[in-house]
Amino acid sequence: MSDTPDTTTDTPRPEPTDFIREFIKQDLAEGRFDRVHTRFPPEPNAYLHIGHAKALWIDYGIALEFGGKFNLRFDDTNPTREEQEFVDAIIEDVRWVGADWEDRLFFGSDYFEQMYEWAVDLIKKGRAYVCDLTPEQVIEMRGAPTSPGTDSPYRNRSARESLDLFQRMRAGEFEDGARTLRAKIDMAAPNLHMRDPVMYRIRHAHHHRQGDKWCIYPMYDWAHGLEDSIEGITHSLCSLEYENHRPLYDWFLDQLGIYHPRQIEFARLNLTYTVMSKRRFIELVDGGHVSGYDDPRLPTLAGLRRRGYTPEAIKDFCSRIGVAKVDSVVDVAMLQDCVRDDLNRNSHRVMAVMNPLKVVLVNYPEGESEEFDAINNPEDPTAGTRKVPFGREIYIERDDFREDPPPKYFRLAPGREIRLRYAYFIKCVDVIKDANGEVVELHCTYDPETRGGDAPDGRKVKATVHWVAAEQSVEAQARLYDHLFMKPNPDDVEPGGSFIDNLNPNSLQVVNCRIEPGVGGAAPGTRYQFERQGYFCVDSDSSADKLIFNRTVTLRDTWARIEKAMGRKKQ
RNA sequence: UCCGGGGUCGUCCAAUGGCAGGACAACGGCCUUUGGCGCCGUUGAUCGGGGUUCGAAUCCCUGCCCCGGAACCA
Repeated sequence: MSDTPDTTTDTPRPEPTDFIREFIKQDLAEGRFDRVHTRFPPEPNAYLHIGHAKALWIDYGIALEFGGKFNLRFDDTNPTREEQEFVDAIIEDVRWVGADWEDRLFFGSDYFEQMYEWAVDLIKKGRAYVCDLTPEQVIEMRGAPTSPGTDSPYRNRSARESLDLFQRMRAGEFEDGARTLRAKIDMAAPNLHMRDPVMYRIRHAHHHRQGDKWCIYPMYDWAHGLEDSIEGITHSLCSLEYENHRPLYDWFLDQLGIYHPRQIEFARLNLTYTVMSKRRFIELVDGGHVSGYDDPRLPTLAGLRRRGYTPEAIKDFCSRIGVAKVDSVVDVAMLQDCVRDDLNRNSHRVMAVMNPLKVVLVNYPEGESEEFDAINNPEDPTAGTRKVPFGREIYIERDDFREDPPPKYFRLAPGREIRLRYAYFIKCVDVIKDANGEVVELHCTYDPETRGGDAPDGRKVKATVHWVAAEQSVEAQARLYDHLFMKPNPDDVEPGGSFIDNLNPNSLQVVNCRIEPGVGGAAPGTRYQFERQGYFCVDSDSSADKLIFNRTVTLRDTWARIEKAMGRKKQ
């Protein structure tokens, strides 16, 4: 309809390319594969974090771009550490981010029978054997990076004997750890993973999905390639630490002579001012440093969701950071920029006062009130307007008044005139203090001629501040978050220290704010921009009689930067 | 020490033998009824040393540095 091009939704994004996509194009061109099929293979033993979102978005994004398929597969081969709770949480997170696995939700454990048959095949081929060594002996005989290992005395056991033993392992005849099935490769291989790796271990344990059906469980290296092969995955994308495992991935598939996907590794994501590992999350939660795995200060997807991050922002972030093989630490400012960018375009504005200072408009008629039209979203004309009530007594932000304003401070000060957004120009005529000399109230005059915010005589003010009516505003709790850690790298500690030492004591500040009445009853998850302050999201702890907001991210604050710079200059 | 990876602005990612570019950050300005958004600009990098080439971030040699690898974890 409009002849002005829409620049908000039509952001031209160059077709992403990276070494993985180049490999895939090459594979397609050379005929190694004639289609693309990826998978996201979390182990159901922890909550997903933004690093997983990166991997997920590489997997899913590539499938999408190449017109291929994408599977969600739980790599649940270790019964002693996996739980249904995590399966449910992960499914929720993956769906929230927006990856669509259609009808392809799989579990590695569903392939146990096929894996067993293939193991039997390998034994018969003389490429695997049952080993009676203890874990300690296995470690000792593996050798070291610089020295070869020594063959297990069971290495040349006959295929018939191994087969018999393996069947009895499955039947439950042996204790946990008594025997293993090992691949017969090369105990002198420079790659330690090739020194007769364990394929199966005995675990008399209940599996969250298989119950008590099995007492032998496959190891990752044995299982993963088989899972990929069974599902017809073309490109098995994983993180750098699996690079050393690739020869083994290939070896198993080659020995079996079955469909062979290609494994490609990329660097995992790190972010400044936070930590990104399950172990550390546990330490933070158990130590009471955060409220849980969905604490809005954590980079878990559950935490980010609760904080108010949008899936769009996370996806945008994932595409902005790209993919490579260098270990990288992305500035969390990049993530914040992504969410600001999304929320700026899509969230409704509202006025809320974090730290209220009462203002009495001494020339405003007592007992009167009126309403002003306020724009819901200047970035989106279709978002419309709303009414905001106004009266003789209002609150403004305490920080928007200075009795002794520093240079470049444009806001309210004695004798100075500013604009109340959408309302009137007001001028400060009196400052009321308590016995301690603290400012408790301001007396101002308003100019009725400036109704709506413009002066007929054309005079200008340098500042516009937000406000709420004293009577007709509602109270709410605001949880103001900052970086969880004080240092960009939380592991930057004194020798013997812990990342816990770098925790930011001010990462959460709880304040009672006053907010325009229209937001009363907003449902958890609802997002707003609190004008001049930041983006906020109704928390899940919120209820009808108690509104609670999480600050997703502050607005960019030029004044704060100026003030900080002046502070630096003084010192 | 052995094996496998990797070193480009402060950060992340491009440049695939042909003008080292973008984003974030920082800084300066314009605009503004959000000190927001937007717009304009500035600063700023090829790990070192040799070589090949008309021409090297890219190819070769060499040195240095960083990451990963010796669970019956994934």
